[in-house]
Amino acid sequence: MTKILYVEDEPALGKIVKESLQSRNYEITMAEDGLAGLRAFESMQPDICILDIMLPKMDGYTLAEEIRKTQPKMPIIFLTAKSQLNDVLKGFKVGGNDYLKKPFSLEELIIRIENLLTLTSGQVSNAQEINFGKFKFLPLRYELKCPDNTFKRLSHKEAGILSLLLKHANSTLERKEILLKLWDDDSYFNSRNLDVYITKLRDYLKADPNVEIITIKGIGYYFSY
Amino acid sequence: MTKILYVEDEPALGKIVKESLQSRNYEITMAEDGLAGLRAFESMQPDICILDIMLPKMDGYTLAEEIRKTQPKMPIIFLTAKSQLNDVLKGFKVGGNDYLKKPFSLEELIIRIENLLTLTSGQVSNAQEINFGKFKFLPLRYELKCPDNTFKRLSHKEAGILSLLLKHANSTLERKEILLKLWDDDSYFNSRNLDVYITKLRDYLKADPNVEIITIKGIGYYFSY
DNA sequence: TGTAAACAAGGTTAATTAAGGTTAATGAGG
DNA sequence: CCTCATTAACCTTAATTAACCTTGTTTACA
Repeated sequence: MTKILYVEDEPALGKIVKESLQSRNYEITMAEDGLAGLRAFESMQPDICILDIMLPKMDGYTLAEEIRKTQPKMPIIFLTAKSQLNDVLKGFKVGGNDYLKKPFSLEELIIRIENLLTLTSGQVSNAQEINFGKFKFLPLRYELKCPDNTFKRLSHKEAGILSLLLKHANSTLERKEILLKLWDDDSYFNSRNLDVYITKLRDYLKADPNVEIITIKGIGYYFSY
Repeated sequence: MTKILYVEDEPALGKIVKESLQSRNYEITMAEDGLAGLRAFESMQPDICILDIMLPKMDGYTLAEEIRKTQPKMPIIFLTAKSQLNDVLKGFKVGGNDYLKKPFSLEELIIRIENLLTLTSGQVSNAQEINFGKFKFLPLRYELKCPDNTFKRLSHKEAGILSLLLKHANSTLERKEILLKLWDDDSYFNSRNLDVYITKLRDYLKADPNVEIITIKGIGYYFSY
């Protein structure tokens, strides 16, 4: 899924835009000032940034410069209420790829996001059922069909983690990605939780020894079957 | 098509909300101050009004009174900043109203629009009959036809919840949405009620084991058949 | 350079907290 | 007094936190 960092200090507008983008299957993280934006950028690794120009603590241009220090090719869309030519020019000088005047149209914003993204990211699996090893997983029903043909009902979190593992089957899935996707937060305060769920899933999956959740210490998990 | 009058003086927010509502097939007319809002109301005959409280020339409160002089039952949703909410509630408790704090969620707004419209038209659902599993639901008659061909008369709330579940069949229905639609309020004080109705519905529906209301803790329900 | 503390990351199990389920009692309105 | 909506009391289960254990990785020093 495409990850978007959106830095906006107007809560009313921000909430609506965030939600509209989410409903189009973007994964969106918000920050309300420049410094928070920079911190969010460092922890989330977005695919694209949408930055308001006038922001508390650090303006959008400066934020863009900071971002470009570590990710020189990061696509950035600037939003501004000021529609003066100077601002536009300054925005492109920093290397911003696009520029949108407020009030802007949501369709315009989405078109610009799509245009800027060179990544053709993988589709979200809305599959009815997924077979793996001797198991079958029904994501919409939160059910796991075991080798002995019994059904195990998974909780919301269990199903979410299993879905992620399956999406990244036979490749590595970062711990951080799971935490961000299921808890919106990858801080350690929030995190032993995940280990508990991994233990549970390993327990559910032990009926087929070829299905394994392999720990890659410091990185995440490798799901193999 | 449902006609909405939306009076909002914040252009950035206004444009986004207008567009989002249009994309959901509402016909929407905007005005940027109270007087323009009143003129628009007189010429367009909307089905519902969404009014910001703080408006130039005439505030939303006064505008609502003017509107009610000619259309006493016109459904009105007020948008207010949090700080003003108490004052507004104090003097104005006429039926057919709703309040939304800024920043608000677009989903919440849409739920409230639909809620107010169905309240004024008194309908649970406009379909004649809905088949699911071994059951048939007659929303207009509040009747459930069971696998054994007996009829069970449902109460208003029971029928409302079943309608919602059916509308979201085989996908998740948020608890919050049910509470907002049927109780106008998603606070916990108001809520064990819903659990009681879910228990009742599960009891009515137990005759077909393929029909299931699956709990997704912290989120809502998944209605599967 | 080998080995052992020290540390960091994760595993496991159990306890706690919070969300929801169930059943019965109460209340409000015809 | 009916019926439906709401509240209350108590029970069950999911999510989280805590405590303690295991294993891999550094680092320090002989």
